Amino acid sequence: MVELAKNLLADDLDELFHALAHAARRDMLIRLAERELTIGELSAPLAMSLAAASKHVKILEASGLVRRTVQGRRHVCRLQPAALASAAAWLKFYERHWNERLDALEDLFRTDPTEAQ
Amino acid sequence: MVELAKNLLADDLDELFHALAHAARRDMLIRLAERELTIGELSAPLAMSLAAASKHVKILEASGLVRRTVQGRRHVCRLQPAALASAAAWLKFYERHWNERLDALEDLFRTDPTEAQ
DNA sequence: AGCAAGCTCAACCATATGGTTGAACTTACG
DNA sequence: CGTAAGTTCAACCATATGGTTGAGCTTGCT
Repeated sequence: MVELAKNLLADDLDELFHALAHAARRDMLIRLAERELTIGELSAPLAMSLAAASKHVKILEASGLVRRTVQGRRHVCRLQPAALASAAAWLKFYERHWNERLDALEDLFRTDPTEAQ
Repeated sequence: MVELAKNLLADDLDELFHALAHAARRDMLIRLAERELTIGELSAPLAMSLAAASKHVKILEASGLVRRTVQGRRHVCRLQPAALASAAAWLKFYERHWNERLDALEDLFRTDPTEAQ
């Protein structure tokens, strides 16, 4: 997991987190967790045009979170959990680090309150 | 944890993930895991002006990831791990969901390959 | 008092983002 | 064959983002 986190290029993480930083795209991801969906199905519940939704899908694709297969005139999208795992790995790695830091601070506070500030 | 993920407003998540979607800001967070740092210290290793770095810190603050305390003319920043936990919670919640989905697909594939595609 | 340090603020700029609309292309179907 | 369905593409627009520079404000030091 640490390896995973370290091997991620900054640009990849930029794209990943940016892909997650929009409610419409997160909504798509959540629904894609249930089943594969076409562009039209993905766009339907969203308050925007199909073209706009299509752009969001393209961003998800670029980030690696979603993959598309063209079936006739329909573009079927499915989740790519591996990419998501990369973002989770980054967070988990540093989250652990931060928690250790927190624990250390708490220890310090317990033993010698004057040094905690 | 589920509660945590559900209680997050979309706007908050937008801000959180957006804050994480820039290498300079992630670098700041990583270094803030070690110790508190001033704006100047945060900006020093980055290839940008102090003013630019200051803007990044402001974005981190707005997302809740960092908190600042003014000590004289120095602005000291420290990590706010709770906010980070929110992002992690969101990812973890859906990651689990996605993994279950993956497992289900694998099962399907094992028992009846024709239905898996 | 006077000056340097540490930041913020405002103005500005280029490019990215997120949306729209209308035209075009490919595929399915009667 | 003709037409509707499902998408993309291109042009356009407003606003956001990420950077710069220069001025200005506090605070600390001598």
